[in-house]
Amino acid sequence: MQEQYNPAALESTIQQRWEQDKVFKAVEDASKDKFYCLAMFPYPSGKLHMGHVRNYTLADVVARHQRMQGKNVLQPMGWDAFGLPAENAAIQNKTAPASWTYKNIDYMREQLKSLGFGYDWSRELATCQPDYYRWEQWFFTKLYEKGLVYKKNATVNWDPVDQTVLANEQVIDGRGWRSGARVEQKEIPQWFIKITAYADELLQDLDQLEGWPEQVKTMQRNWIGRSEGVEIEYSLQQSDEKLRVYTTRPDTLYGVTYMAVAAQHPLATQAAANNPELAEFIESCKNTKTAEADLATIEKKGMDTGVRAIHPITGDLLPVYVANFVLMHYGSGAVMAVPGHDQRDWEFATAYKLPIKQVVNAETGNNDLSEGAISEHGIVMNSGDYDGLTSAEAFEKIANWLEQHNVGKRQVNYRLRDWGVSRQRYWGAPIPMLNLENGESVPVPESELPVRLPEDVIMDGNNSPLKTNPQWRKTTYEGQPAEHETDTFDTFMESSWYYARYCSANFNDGMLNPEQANYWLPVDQYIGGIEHAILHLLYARFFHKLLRDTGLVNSDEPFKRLLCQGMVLADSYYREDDKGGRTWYSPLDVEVKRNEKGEIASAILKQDGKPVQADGMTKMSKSKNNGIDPQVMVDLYGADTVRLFMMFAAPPEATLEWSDSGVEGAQRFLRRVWRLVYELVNTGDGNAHQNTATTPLNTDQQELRRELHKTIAKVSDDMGRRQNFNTAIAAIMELLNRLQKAPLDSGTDIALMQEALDAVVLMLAPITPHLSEALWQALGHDDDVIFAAWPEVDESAMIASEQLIVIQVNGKMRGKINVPVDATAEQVEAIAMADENVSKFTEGKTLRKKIYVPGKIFNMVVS
RNA sequence: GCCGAAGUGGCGGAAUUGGUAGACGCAGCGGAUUCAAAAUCCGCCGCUGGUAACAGCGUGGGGGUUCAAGUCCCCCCUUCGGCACCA
Repeated sequence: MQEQYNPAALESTIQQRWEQDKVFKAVEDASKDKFYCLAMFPYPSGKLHMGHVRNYTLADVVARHQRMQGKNVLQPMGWDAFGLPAENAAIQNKTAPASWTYKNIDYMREQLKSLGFGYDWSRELATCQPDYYRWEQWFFTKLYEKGLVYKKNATVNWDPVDQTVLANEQVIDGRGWRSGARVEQKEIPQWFIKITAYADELLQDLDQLEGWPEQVKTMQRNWIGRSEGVEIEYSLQQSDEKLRVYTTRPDTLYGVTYMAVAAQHPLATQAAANNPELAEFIESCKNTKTAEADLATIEKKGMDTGVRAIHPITGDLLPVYVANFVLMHYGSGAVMAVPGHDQRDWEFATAYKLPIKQVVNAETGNNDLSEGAISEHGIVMNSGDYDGLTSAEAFEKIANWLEQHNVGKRQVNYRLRDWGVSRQRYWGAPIPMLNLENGESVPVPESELPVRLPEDVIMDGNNSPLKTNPQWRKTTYEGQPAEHETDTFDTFMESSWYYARYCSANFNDGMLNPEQANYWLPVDQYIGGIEHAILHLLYARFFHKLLRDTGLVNSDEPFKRLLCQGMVLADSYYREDDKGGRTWYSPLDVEVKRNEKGEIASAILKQDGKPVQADGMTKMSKSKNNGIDPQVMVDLYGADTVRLFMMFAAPPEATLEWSDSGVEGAQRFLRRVWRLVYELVNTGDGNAHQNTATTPLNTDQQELRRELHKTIAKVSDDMGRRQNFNTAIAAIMELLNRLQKAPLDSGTDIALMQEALDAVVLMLAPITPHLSEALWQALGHDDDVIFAAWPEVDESAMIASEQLIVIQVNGKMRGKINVPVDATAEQVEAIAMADENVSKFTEGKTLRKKIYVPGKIFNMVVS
């Protein structure tokens, strides 16, 4: 073996061999346990960023670790290839999104290979290929036949100058990002999939997902937002129409003092017909973004419609307001307002001087309505016959009364809304629907699928090339003229089933080959960013149930175990110009000066030696110019070092702070491993493979072997159950520090070192596969480290004769003692009392209590 | 605004079930090696006091439970993720 660790040459040689031998090709094998390991596929934006590297390193480590456990591992890779950035790039470069996308894919594929990720490339897919999206189109028409698809009006952000629909991120401060025009809300017809039909199952099945982080399940539960309440029908004065509202608090029905409807509510439209002031107000409500975050934070505004609703029990007349914060597409677009017991209603009532009435007395907390609403449950008051009941009792009785009088109905409601899948964009999968001349819509017949997206287009920045291409639109349906739907699918559609397609990626006779799909599915380990905790993961779960109900898969859930990794941050530095504008500098170009304590004193730009301002650790982004190019790092240090640093610097779920010196530290460690193996190999004299478990060892050797097997146990647990790779690496580093000090004097010393370094190389193999491969050969093994068995713990090596007990007096640590492992509490106490430092604190005091936790602490309470 | 997280030395982090706070790494300081430097090796390294032994303090802030709290409970502050058309 070479004396120097040279990652560049090593890694490319080994990667070539992996590729030639197709070592990562996955084949179904019923005789083996399968393990399907999946990282969220990337959007091909140009080149990999550190977030990708982190995601894919985590997945690769899990996959390689499982393979060493003897599992039949599938780890595929592909491309989430449709999306907005391709259109933007195409507009900028006056090219087609397709060619830009394919070029990016080719570059990024090479990057993934240079990082040594073990993918089965024969299953690669790109969602923009007709081979892929044709099955999505097929599936959509199946859903249509099942009645799970419908069309209705929905609100979009409309740029009146560019005459185009904008994504939420394209609306900045209420204005279109290109035109700068005030964005308006506009209603257009769109296709929806009935995810609400599966709301209950999506909620219930969260309980099955034991391998999911609790926080993700909680977020999904809250997102689905199941509630039990009553739908109440209010009659209107001077009208036969009814106003339907849903409430979870029928116990506060006597506290209703007004009603609020959305600006688009038919009642508001009618009332505005001969009320110009109201019409103007309704018009002004359109001037907000459609995002819920914006609606929730805007100033609450409203106006009386003049319409009066009749309280179902008291017969009181209640003013009906139009309010800018009521959502038309959530529930019935109308709410009953109980300002005494709902904070938002309270704020609105206070602003518009509407009456506030207390009808519940909170048993705990304050009952002061001057500061805010009382939202807790309590005892009902000011509510006629219902006074004195608890909120829960009043809920039941009032709901019964409403049902008996036919003005209300108990109802389970969900916050979850149906999934709008229409996008008014070009670069997506065409929605396979035809619009007939009579206004009807029908699905494209199966024989005519896929509806291909023309790839040879020029983007003008305004309209979708589909909408401006009459030839593409025109077709026939059963002999009559018809037009293709020009909207495309939400890209969440593609990412909702790609994990299943990988199982039979090249299958041409159907969406999935159920035999292959059922062998691999569900995904055993799914890894991706926490930002996908709700939408992507909910849609994918929904799709899996749809696939199941179409007979394509037989499991209920797609992802058994889920790991959500944190973001990657880097230092950011800037200089401010006279006008307050900031120029951002790459952290690679900045030199940091430190004082004697190691605190950062100042930072200067390497190019001119003048100071720059530090803005701290922020998410790697273009806008702050603090992205670190993974390729530069791989070229500089090698893939293994980058992978090791990524796994060591933080636990997977936490944010990871990029640090140049940290990367150097990672490399330093690998060089030390290399050198130690080199020293052993050059000392070896044929005794190396003697069995250390049966050879008599001296005390030091026994202790070293105990440390070795304790480390194997810890690393196994950290990598498997805990998925805390940072502490696994720390444990290996600790072991290496000991090994560096161990002697190589006798044959037994050498054999022990061989056993330890074999284990170190194997434990590092999932993280630093190239280095481990080379060192595994150097240590005299002729098998592939990829398929080598994970090291086993020798329990007998871990038995110790003594253990450390911490002595506390009144809960404070006052001493440490070594006692035989079988020492009784009395013996421990005797040894503790004899300790000089301990007796300083117990002398002259009365012993009140003794707590002995075997193997851990002995605490004496004295006074 | 709503939902979900996080906050521990100069820095990244560790402490897995309530039981030694600071493992491991980075930075820094001292030393060895070297003509010198890099690399490497050895040692020190929470704060305050003390030559030291050791003591006091210390896990965002405030309160509480407990023999014992970074860990559990209540209130508050700050930062981050999501909010349905970014992916």
